[in-house]
Amino acid sequence: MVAIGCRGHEDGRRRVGRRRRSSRPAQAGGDISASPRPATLRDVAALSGVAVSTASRALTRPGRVSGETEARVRAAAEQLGYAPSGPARALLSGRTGVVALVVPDVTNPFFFSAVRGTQSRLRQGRFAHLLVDTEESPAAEERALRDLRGTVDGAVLAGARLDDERLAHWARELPIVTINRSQPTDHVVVDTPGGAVQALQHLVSLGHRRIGYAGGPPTSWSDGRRRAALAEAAGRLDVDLVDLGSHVPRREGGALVADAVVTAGVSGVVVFNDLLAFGVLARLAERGVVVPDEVSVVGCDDVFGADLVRPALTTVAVPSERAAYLATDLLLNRLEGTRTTDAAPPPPLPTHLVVRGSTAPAPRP
Amino acid sequence: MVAIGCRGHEDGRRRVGRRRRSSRPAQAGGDISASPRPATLRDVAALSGVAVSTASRALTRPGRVSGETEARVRAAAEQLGYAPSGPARALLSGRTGVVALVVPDVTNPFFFSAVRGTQSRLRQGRFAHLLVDTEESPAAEERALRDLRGTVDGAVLAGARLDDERLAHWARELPIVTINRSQPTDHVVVDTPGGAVQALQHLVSLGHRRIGYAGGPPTSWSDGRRRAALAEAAGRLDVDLVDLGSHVPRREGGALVADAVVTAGVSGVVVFNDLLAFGVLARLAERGVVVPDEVSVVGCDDVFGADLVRPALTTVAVPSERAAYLATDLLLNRLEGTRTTDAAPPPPLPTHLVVRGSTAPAPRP
DNA sequence: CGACGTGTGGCAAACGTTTGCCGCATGGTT
DNA sequence: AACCATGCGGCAAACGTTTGCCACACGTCG
Repeated sequence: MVAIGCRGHEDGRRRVGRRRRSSRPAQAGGDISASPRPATLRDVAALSGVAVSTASRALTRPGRVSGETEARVRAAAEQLGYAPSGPARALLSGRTGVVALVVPDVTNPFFFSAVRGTQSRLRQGRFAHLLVDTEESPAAEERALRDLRGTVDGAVLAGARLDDERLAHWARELPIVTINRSQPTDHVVVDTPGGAVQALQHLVSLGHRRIGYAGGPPTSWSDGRRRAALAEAAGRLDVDLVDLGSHVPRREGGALVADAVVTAGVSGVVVFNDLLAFGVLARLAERGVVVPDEVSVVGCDDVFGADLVRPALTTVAVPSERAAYLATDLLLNRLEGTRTTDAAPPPPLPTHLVVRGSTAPAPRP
Repeated sequence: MVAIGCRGHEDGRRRVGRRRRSSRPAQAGGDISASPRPATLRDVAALSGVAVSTASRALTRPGRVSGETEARVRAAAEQLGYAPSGPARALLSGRTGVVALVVPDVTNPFFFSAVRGTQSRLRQGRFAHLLVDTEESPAAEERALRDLRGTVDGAVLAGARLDDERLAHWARELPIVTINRSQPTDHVVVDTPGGAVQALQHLVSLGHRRIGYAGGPPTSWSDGRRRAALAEAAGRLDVDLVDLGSHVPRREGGALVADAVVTAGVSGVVVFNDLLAFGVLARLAERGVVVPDEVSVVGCDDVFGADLVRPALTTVAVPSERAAYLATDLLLNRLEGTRTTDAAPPPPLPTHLVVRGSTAPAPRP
């Protein structure tokens, strides 16, 4: 059979390429649930006896068509189970109604909060939520960003692992808001350095004079800032701050930290991450070191589980869900033109120390 | 100014509607990073001196064009930072390359595993991952499904809250795979009833004769199946099984359960959910009831934190990440035509009891 | 030397929606 | 009665890509 010259079912236009999946419009009455092909606006228009453009307006421009027509079109749409095609809309408008959340590791409970915060703001804005895990790899992050552009209206980057230059580049390609990363783009930062200093002060007030800091990945922007703030505070408070190295922020990494704690002979330790801190607690218990009697441990993030572990973890509570919410809010405002890029960045979100059972007065030497 | 009759910049086609965002193609040389408009295939074609169709083929049909042309087009694409438009592709092909994961509550750590499993399979298939939270509401679930159709190639439903009839309806509208729900569609089920029975046997072997079951939401399919399995096993093992009611599967719900445990005078309890079990543990401790000496508690799911809490929770380990992986695998195979809908369903995934510190021999009365 | 196959590139339709412009009809105003 | 404003609906282009068909230019074989 030849495609050329064969007539369409109603408009007589020639069709090339893949044949229509079905040349009949979705059946008008009866069981619509078995319709193999989703109804299009054309079907709706045909059923209600108006032009496609009118059908479109009836559904999206309240008041633009007469009440009677609108009712007829709506009824037809309802009957056919019509839902507009996202891609078609996106193609024309350039907006997909989708926002991506890019995280380095979906496994980390910290990023669960990011998921929640983003999700809750996106729901309000009727946006859909694309989730991308870059597995801590800057290359994967960049690939994701490339593919995302055009598929997505904007992206929230939590814990971006890209270097500044590449990040700036992509921020020019699509709307980006970062969390915990100050950049030539919009961002929300959480004052974890302030929290770390609070943790240090807490330990000092308990009589600790020799305190360790167990850091996270070198690519983490927050880690660098915390190190600096801690060093400054340690100088001011006149205590010894011992660098316990960089660690993979997972429970497995904690064993190494625990051993370093013992070796370095510190009586208290501030740990990059609750996850890491859980590992520290487990390993110290294994080695027979009693927390908090012999060593005090402070975590960071106050993730799910911090109050479950025994002793319950003293930790810097980070409003991460709120941060993600705000970041998404910023992004959406920018997408809707409510906010311009050069508006003042929001102030850092405050953190606070939650004192639980893993810290206590320093042991008498 | 009039649009009609005004000539386009190169093809002489009339243009109506929104003016082109910029009539020049993205600049050929120099700083491409500042390009305000993403490069299209037309730009690539123009730069390499071929037709759009040829450019398309050069990039997607290896061997269809001469090697020399392909190289030229690839170079141009590279130079312009070209990335194909997802929506445009989707519109024509009917495939978006996106799969949705629909969960009732992103807050629940159990669903985090679903996120991970889905994510890891989707990555292999080069699919993107849309995350939808229905907040335990069947209505929201249905709305999501409606909007999803056309925007998404298929959906994985973990813990669907829709009734059978509606679910069957939507399964006809778009490819759906469910987790823990046997349906006239593809599905992966986890043998939690078997696990619950294991838990019961464990308690019985420890000497417990009066055992409670604290259930989850009535809309949960798994909950119903577990109840049945437990009732049967209790009869067979000749022990008293006490129904402790239906509960919201969160920590907050645990207080109620704990009180019911005390009131009902059971010495052991099987709880719908680890989350709920955490709440039970906390409340029992608050009331001065010692676990496991006075009451034994078994959870379900083995979520993050089950080994952190004290006493560590004895629980039914559920391979939820694997279940999500398999469900996604089923879906992708179906999308790629590797699998037909009427193929045999995979067998239930086995569960096993992880015995930790929250269970012990029944107290002597 | 002509017929034919093969390799390569172009034309233009099609996917489903939105929207600028135009035309028609109706009702109100001078 | 002629004119104008307004309301409503239709036409058709446009978004960016893919792809069936065709056209052209070779080279080879009879």
